[in-house]
Amino acid sequence: MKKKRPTLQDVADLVGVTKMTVSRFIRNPEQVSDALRDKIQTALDELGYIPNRAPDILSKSKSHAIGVLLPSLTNQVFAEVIRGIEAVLEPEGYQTMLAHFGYSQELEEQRIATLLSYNVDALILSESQHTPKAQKMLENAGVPVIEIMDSTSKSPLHVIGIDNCSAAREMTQTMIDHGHRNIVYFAARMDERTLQKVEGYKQAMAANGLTSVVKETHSASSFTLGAKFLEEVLSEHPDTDGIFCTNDDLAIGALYACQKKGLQVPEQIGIAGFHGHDIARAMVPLLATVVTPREEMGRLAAKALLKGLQGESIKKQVIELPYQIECGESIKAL
Amino acid sequence: MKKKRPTLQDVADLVGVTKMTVSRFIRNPEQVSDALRDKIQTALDELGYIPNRAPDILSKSKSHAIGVLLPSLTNQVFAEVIRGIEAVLEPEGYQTMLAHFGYSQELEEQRIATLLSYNVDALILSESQHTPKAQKMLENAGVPVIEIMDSTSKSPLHVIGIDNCSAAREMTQTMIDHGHRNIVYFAARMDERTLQKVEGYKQAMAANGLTSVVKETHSASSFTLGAKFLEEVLSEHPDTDGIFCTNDDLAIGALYACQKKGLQVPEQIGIAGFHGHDIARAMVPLLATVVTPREEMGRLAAKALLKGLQGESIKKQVIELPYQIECGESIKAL
DNA sequence: TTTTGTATTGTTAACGGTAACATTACCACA
DNA sequence: TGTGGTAATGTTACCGTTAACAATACAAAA
Repeated sequence: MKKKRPTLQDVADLVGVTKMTVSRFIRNPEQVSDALRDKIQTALDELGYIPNRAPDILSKSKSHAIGVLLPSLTNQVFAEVIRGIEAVLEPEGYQTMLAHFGYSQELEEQRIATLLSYNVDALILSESQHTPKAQKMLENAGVPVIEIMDSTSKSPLHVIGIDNCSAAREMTQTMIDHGHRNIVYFAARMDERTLQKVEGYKQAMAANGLTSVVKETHSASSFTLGAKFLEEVLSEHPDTDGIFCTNDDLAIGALYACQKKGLQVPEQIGIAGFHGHDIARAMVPLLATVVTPREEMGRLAAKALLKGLQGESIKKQVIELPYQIECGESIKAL
Repeated sequence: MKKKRPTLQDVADLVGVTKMTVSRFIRNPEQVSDALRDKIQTALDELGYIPNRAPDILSKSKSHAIGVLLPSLTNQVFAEVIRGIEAVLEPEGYQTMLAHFGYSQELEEQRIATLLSYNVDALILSESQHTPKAQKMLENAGVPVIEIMDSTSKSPLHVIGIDNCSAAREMTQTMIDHGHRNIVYFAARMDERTLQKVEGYKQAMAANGLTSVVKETHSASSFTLGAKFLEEVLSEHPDTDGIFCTNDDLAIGALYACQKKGLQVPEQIGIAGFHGHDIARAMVPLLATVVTPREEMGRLAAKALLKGLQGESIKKQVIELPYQIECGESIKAL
């Protein structure tokens, strides 16, 4: 019953030629005589031939697939990065193979091995820290690799990202400029980029002689976590008049919690997020946020890889993309 | 310079055995003598050997990868489906290959061909309509295929989904029960499932002697589209006192637009969404919505495929999952 | 010592395309 | 009639791993 799928040989047998002729017809019909063309096409249709990349991958070690390794697939932040990557790769005929590692280095190592075992032609990573084994694999794989998200990464790879620390510092300073004083930072995941944002926040607070307070958890950020943090902060630090969140989800969750409690935003408490998702820029009040060029980041990374695939060797290079501080309505007016 | 990656042969040469011995060591170290084990491991580490699945895929036509075909990757709805699928497949050692086709049948055909050309072991689809060529490929591929999202699909495949029509009908009826009368439907994309929801909405309106009004577009839904639709509806149908949206994004966008205009929700206008995203269930006011079991759907689909992969033939079967009408605060209290 | 068994390693072939080279057929032209 | 050229098709080998089978070595049993 499990009729296995037809091969070129099956098609060739049906027509009465060798599979080489069928192969030629598929890739370049001109090379085949008029008499055969129709017959071969008919046979292909009749058998429902499906191309098979495995032999080509085996003999040329080229899969025409690009591996993309992200911490999380469900996080909106990365959705936009993916969109950017695909916008560039797809027209070039490359398939994107997505994998995620849930912010764990060990899982990342496994995922790198998996993607490479499928002979991806190139890799896009989103962390600078890898296990030694992962590093060795990346070196040995002989494929272009690029890292995204963090322009301050110490990675030896070609890097495209933003300066999270300075972005957080600027946003914090903006909140301070707007009159907020007791600003608390809401963190989650505690990955490298979050730590950098915390650092930027602390720098700005210290520079203004203010005291830093960081709420943190290793679990994922969510609307409900933002709400939970807000409740806690209000009882632990009743004089809090500002919240800066490591991403928009937390900020929006916190904002809703304020609305439920009848707290005025921004009058009583200012709230800012990070990344500038659609919703942040549509909601009422407009959320103050750091708009990051996520799609652009993906697009540039993909373009760089394409160059690498066309032979140009990818030189170690750091491209820092600009972010944008959006004041919104959720922090006080100047 | 482009040192290509080490093969089993390279490792074997280094140790002074045949690649077969190395292959055995990798898959089952017990089969190799004590004396060799260390040597082989050392050689593997030294060369940074990366397994290569291509030969295996070629000879066994098994890639240990599952293809998942979705209309859109960035849509939150599918993010949860993916999470469910991976939650089941990953522990079993299967890699998920995601592809999206932007709601186009032609693109879907291409994506099916691509995924099959990589020898995916099974496929999860999310549409019931395919091009004839795509259908033929699916038949010939000889891999388990399952369809998700729509339990009323006429597809000949094994189907796991919900009844969109009845869900929309129920939600509309709920809004009517709560006192809303001039309810307008906000649609987007106009794919099969949206059409079914529109149908359900119309049924409920008709059953109550009310007039249906549908705002529609072929473009993607978004917060801004919801806001735009609301503006238009208010001028075209000033007596509108209810909005039912094909998904939460539109609903939230419409709700924000109401807040901006100072319209009272739900007193002056009731708003309901579809799918029950996190944010809908955290926001103020709580959004009335149809909560759909998206993660569960993915999980069940993956489980069914696993069974199919373990030899049990997948019998054509329709599994209808329950949805849940959540009244929220964005429609009037009873 | 010879036989038998077992543990370990080696050898061969196969998977399905395609590059590279070989062959065939047919026509034009000398 | 034979020669050369070209268009069309055929043949062979290869990519890296592993299943299946073969061979070897060495220890235990006869």
